[in-house]
Amino acid sequence: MNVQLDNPEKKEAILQSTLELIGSNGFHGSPMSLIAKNAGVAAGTIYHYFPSKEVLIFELYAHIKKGIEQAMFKNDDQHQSFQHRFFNLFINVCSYYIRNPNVLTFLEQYTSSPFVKCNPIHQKRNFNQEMIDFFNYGVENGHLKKIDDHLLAPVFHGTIISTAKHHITGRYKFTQESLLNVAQIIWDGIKVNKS
Amino acid sequence: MNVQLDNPEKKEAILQSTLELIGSNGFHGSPMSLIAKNAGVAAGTIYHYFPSKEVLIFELYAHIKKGIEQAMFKNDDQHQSFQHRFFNLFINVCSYYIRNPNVLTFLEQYTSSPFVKCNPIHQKRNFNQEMIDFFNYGVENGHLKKIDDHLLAPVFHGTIISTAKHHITGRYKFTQESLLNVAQIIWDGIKVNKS
DNA sequence: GTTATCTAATTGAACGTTCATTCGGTCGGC
DNA sequence: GCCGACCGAATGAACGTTCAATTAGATAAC
Repeated sequence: MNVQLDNPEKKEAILQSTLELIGSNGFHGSPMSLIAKNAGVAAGTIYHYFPSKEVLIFELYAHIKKGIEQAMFKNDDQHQSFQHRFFNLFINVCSYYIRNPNVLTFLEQYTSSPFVKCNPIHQKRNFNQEMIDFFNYGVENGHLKKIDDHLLAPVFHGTIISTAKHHITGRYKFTQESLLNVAQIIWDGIKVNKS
Repeated sequence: MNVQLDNPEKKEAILQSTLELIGSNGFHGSPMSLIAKNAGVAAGTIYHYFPSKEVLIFELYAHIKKGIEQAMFKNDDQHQSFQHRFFNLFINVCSYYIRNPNVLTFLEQYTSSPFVKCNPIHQKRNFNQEMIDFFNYGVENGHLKKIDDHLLAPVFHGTIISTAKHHITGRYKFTQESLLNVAQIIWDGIKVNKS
């Protein structure tokens, strides 16, 4: 019968509240009582949607992962030049982090916490893997230097994260143009030099 | 008369214990009681050396910062080519993180936590600034493309962190040679192409 | 050389607080 | 009047911190 149980909006509100609080206050500084208040529900209600805080955070991670994966290949068009697709990917991910600073902060906290070690989701493909596939395609089709795709992904994702962090912390205000300049640095480093 | 107060070794042991625990268990999962036990002292003793857990973590950050700064410019020789110095810097920092995974994990947790916001040390120059100076020198002396040094630092440091993390998590085992390959990508992206 | 005295380092049980989680009860739709 | 979503005070475990008591070591007195 697939009855409409619970309230999906409330579940979403709890996830959003958790992201906001962890994003700005860290894991500590985000007690369930605050998450509840911030979401506009009672403390006990959270346990109606999530069995524990741990699972709540697992689900939040999965939720965020989905969001990034959607943003990542937005406007990607296999008919366009690989260089064009590369720049598009870079801008997509970087501006997603800049628009959602809480996501970046949460991910940083999450991935270097012991949560990762016990969450089965991490056995599966993560969005890093999607990038590796993309670079692999570039190498095999002669767009990129013959570098192991496991080397390319760290350069790419590390740069994006670090750039977005610089922007968010206000150390440097990136414009669309300066973001492209950063992407250009990497592109110049990995592209095949056609002589 | 400069009497020898306290026990510097004990203070060091407490800092080291804190780094180990936060590195492998995160901030949560590192209660003072465990830090004490791991350091081989009683809980109360920590408060003889540090007024609070917060200050303990501040001092640990300063301690780590000093270690990185020392490693960073090891064997740096201004008489060698800029390219040589660049590769040296890259390898120094990257292998430091690989040799001290707890440092990397701690820094990730620390820099994306609210600690940063209230620690006055962050008003001062950090090791990122040292990198910016280095790149600035490279640009002004015609070794590097005319790119804002604030753009270069994120590419550089972000790549290093991401590379070290890939190595530590075991996703990819970098050799000295493959580390040099990664450095080469960036170098190719930022060097001046002498025609 | 021995004993007494003082000081500072160290201990760990105890305290008060905060937190995740529980549960008896309320409310609204059907 | 039944059911399930929802509430929020209550619970107990865990935590950071305190402090009275103990120890270690140095100095002084004899």
